[in-house]
Amino acid sequence: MQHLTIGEMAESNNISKQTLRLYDNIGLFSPDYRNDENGYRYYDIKQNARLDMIQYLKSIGLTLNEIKIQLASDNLDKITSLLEKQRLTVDDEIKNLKLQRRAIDKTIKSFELYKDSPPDGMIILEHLPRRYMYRINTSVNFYNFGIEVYEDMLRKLKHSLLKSNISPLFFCNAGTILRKDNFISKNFVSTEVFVFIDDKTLFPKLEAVPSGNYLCVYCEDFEKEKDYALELFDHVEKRGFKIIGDYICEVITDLPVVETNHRGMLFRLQVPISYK
Amino acid sequence: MQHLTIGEMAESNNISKQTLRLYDNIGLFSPDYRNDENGYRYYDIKQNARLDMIQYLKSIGLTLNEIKIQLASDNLDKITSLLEKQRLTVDDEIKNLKLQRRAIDKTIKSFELYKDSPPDGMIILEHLPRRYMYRINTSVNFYNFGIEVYEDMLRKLKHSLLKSNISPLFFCNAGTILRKDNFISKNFVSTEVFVFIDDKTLFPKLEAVPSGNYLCVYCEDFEKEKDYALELFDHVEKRGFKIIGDYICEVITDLPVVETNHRGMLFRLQVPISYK
DNA sequence: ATTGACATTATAGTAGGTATAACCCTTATA
DNA sequence: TATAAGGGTTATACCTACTATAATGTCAAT
Repeated sequence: MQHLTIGEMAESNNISKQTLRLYDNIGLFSPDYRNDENGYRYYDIKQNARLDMIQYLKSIGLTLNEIKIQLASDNLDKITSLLEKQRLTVDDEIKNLKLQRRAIDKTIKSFELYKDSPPDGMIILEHLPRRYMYRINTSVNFYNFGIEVYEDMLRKLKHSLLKSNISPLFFCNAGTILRKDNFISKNFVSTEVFVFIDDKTLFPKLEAVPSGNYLCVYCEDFEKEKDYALELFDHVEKRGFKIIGDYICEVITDLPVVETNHRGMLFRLQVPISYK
Repeated sequence: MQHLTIGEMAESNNISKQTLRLYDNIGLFSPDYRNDENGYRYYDIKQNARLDMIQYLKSIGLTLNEIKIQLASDNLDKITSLLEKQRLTVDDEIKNLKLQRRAIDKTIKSFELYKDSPPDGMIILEHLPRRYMYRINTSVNFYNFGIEVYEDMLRKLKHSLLKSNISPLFFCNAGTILRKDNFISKNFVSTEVFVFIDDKTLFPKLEAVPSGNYLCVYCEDFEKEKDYALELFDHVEKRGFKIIGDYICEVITDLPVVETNHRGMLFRLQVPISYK
């Protein structure tokens, strides 16, 4: 019966000696034989079977403790139900990582847009794709207040996302709505905040925002929003366009600068139009 | 200017007070103002912007340290390249989780097969799907040796998988090949071990094992493999079948039992046949 | 004055290791 | 014979991102 030292065992299983000692200490995987004089660990080559199993269960995502318990019980049904639980966990993680992936893409695009965005205040026409929004009503008209109230509304939105089990990742693409009628009558009353969610299938009960031509103006200052919105309105009038939907103030990027702790924002103010 | 206590700040951002204190201690996010007498932290509502950003970058997968560095530099290009790096990381993680998911399924199925497998030694005909294998040649004929040499071959296979950058998850479905000619002449010489990989697209250079009818026998004892293989051969002769490919000894499950540290295996011995 | 809800600090625990120091043992080489 | 290399041992600290606990201080209202 040939015995392996800890170094040999480690080498042949692609594991570190420290890790093998750790496994020994926590009672997960102990050497077959231990020399009483020098305390050396000696492993039996047949122990590889168990170590393989440990490494396998570990790479499947089980914790060392779970593995220890399972291997101690040696009950196939228990292991199976644990694996089934783990399958759900893994599915969840995959779903979450896909959202992460999506959010990263979106952020990179936002930064590009930030760098290349038209000059602050320039009115342009853009064709925007169909989007979906998750919206809440705060029953406070933020146009009557300053940024504090706006922040407060965002906190409420954040809470609401959490409660609706929507990933906070979407919080990076928020905004406010001024309903069409109010916009047309220059009645700045808006109590609604939202986040854009790019895939309807992710969550039910999302509202669609139609694709189409939007008259847009980019704005870097929270305080200037109302003025720019009015300019947007004037432009619509001058060109003889027709407003066919709600006015939206969308947050494109939101880079907080270190020293001042304020939002370093880029908004895209937008209103859908037709050529009459 | 209204100030928020740590409790209010925590509550409105869905974060614990301890975490906010931690962020303060590591210099990631400190309160706007601190009362000198009682040491209370007071946050400005505008600081939400930075906290949002921190939470966002965190949920995108960045570490607190990375976030701290990025927010301190406030350089858009740096953040972008970090995000691009993170995107690759996330893609990797997704890929890995999908493999995990697959392996879990496979293991659950193996356990089912283990419970429902035909009695040890019974010869049956199965139609097996096309499979792919990653194979190495060890230049040792394991039929001449015992389980120690077999274990050693498996270690080599494990190393090889690692070197070829193939997930060790596949290690759970390993086996040995006895080439057709050797099997037919009852010449038990096999130096090859392999793992089955169920998707060819995952790795290039995989060999296909054709689908078809396989004469199979399940076996729970490593020592009995050769005898069962001979029985398989006799059966082929008796029925007048024709052997049309290599004989494979596939490991279905490999449950190491606690006390004895040996492999508790289920093999499926299989040889592809035609009805002449 | 006391109560209850706040706040503070320091310390330790979590998982799954890695890294380090200080030490022992054996063998080969100068 | 000294010593260096290469194994082995232990204990401890470090890592991340928190959470939990204890011991203590503060605030507002009854």
